[in-house]
Amino acid sequence: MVKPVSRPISQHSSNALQLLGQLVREARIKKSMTTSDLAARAGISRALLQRLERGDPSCSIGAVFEVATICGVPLFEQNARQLASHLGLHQEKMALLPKAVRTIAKEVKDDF
Amino acid sequence: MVKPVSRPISQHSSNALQLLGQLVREARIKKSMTTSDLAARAGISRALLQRLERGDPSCSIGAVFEVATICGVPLFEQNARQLASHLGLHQEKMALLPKAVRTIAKEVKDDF
DNA sequence: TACAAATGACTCATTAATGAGTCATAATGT
DNA sequence: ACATTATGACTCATTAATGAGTCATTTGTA
Repeated sequence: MVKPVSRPISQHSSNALQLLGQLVREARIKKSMTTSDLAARAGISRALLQRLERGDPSCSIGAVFEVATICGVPLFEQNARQLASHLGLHQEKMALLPKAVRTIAKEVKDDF
Repeated sequence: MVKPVSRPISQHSSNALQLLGQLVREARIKKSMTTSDLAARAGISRALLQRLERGDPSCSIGAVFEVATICGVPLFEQNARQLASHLGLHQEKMALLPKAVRTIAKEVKDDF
């Protein structure tokens, strides 16, 4: 019965996770929504919302982004139209990038 | 044998997810890293990285943020110090907010 | 102060995500 | 053009996340 080691995570990622969780919490409170309210609207359990607000790295990003969207925490762009536009432009940009990355086949000579 | 219905997600959330995935992909290519390279560095499987770059909502947010951090996609703030500072300030701000949200007990009179 | 409601923090069964592997195809550098 | 490597898209077993529920505690308001 070993307690599974959680996936290691950098301090920077952890901070970003916590900040996002707190932004959600702040937005929820400002809208006078209870945890149950928001969870229901997002289609998730209250337990998950709580982990989410705490910055739990194991939450699905879909749940986090959906909750953020519902309570108005901006994701890249403030509004949906801007974001959609940005996404479209970026997709065109992506088309110009190389499709595969070629690593130089290193000549390893360890037989000397 | 029913194919499980995936969790419904708003268009806005979906767009944000896709954009983040593409930003990761772009950054990875610019750094000349293969999917295997980046996955290994992030401690995840190549399969997960692929879903992640596609904007799959079911990926854990920890994995996504860690990958973003590794290949330099900014999360809120460009650098770690700024983010840590922002987090600290926000925590103080949170302390001033109400701890619980009170919903007005509506007098529902549906018996008329 | 007292009361009702919200929150936090657990457990556990169920469900879904993840890793490992494989294969076909596409892309790159020589 | 060719050889080589990267990528995309699957399957399936294993592992971890999620939902439901409970209980103690804290909080806001009458």
